[in-house]
Amino acid sequence: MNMPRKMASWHCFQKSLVRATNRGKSMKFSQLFLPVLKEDPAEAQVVSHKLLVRAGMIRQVTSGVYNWLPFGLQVLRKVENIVREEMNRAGAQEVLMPMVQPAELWQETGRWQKYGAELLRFTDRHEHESCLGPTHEEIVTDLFRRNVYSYKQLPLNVYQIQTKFRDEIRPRFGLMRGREFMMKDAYSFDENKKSALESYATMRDAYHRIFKRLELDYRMVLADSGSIGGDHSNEFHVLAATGEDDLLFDPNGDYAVNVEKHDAENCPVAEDQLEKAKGIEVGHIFYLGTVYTDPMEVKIQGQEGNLQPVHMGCYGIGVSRIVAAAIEQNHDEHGIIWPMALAPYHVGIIDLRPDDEACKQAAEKTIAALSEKGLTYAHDDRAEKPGAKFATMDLIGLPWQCTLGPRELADGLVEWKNRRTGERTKLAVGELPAELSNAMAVAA
RNA sequence: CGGGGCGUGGCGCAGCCUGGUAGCGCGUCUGGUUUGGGACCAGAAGGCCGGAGGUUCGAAUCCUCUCGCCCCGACCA
Repeated sequence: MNMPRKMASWHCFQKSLVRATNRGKSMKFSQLFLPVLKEDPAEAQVVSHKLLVRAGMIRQVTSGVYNWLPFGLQVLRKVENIVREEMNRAGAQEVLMPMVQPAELWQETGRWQKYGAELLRFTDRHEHESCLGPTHEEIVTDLFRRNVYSYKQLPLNVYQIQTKFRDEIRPRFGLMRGREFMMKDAYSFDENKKSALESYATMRDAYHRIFKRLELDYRMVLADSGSIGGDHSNEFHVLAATGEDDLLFDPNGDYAVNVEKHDAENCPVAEDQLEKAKGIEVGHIFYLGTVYTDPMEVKIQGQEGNLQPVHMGCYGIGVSRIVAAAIEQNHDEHGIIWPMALAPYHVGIIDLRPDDEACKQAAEKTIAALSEKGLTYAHDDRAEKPGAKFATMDLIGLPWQCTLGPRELADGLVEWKNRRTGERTKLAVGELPAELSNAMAVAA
């Protein structure tokens, strides 16, 4: 190499920078911790649980508690990022609150008594009682009252994406009802009800954007407020046969309701016009009013210098549950079919003969073409039989597959397959299907 | 918590009724032959049968207790 020394090291630095940037975005199967299973795990009942385990995304540690493996974590992060972007766009600010919470705050609201056995309590070495956070109204309200004093600082909306723990009576269905799970929880603070309902509407709109971006078939329904309290709430459900909730909705209008909340007497739509569907609850938003701020004696100063109550709203999204719900809604007999927005990688490169020179070159060209478009890929470079590679790629559900093999490469062609439609096309090496080429532009 | 089921190499299972010292398929490792929809041959590794106690000459198998997991019900993102 006749490059000046400085140049050479700069060149190397750039290369390593690129490698570092791409780390986690693209991967070789031969190096990936992706333990796939041919058979369904005995303990799994629902399809999302079976496929999450078979596709090497999660492994159970104990009842309702899971390890996230690299492939699964990629998807979880995709969901998180979409949620995060839309929360930020809606003006909410990200914080991170603790999992361990002192009993005193829960005693202030009376929930230390009311919450029941689902609240996992424990005592530390100082005989001090604590719990693992199943939700954060107490913590966030305490944070607020210690730091916000004036109407001028409102409205305020903070959120976090964090691990929650609820000691469920019966965890089940894998990620659907775990004890430990990932949740996005947001909390809004306003100086009056009118403003609080505007904050509520802002969050509601953000939720619609989130579920659209996640490419999921969902419904927003009227809901019961449950134990959280408050008098106004909507749930967001992903439609799926395995859903635990029954929904009623007007296919020609906006009206939709959880049957728990349904009241035939006051329903604005004729009973026979309503359609039924099963839903998986993945989001729930509440107007809380002052149910937490009153007992915790939260007051702010208004324009006249008077002390006035604070109106809250809280807004949850079951981030890890969305991963399961997405699979319930997007799979076939061969495995998962990821929407582009959630796919751990956009393209799976099925390299039938990684030892073959033509395949090597084709893989390089394909990778270059994908990188140029900002698409990520997983490269199956294992020395497996073709059938095993096809089956694995179908199972893990990357939206596009590109098969490189000596047969087609003799004519300079590779085969592209759309995982969802099964449609196959033969294209020149390095050429991408138009649909895929456009995908990134559409997403952006 | 009430009702039901199940714990046997990494995964899926058989063996248990009728005690005699653990087997099958997949996966893994070595070598070779293969290579377009889960290959073949030849070798090999890997299990105190969830745990404790008991019965017995002898327990995966019978008895008691215990722990864990799954399913059905009341609760929830």
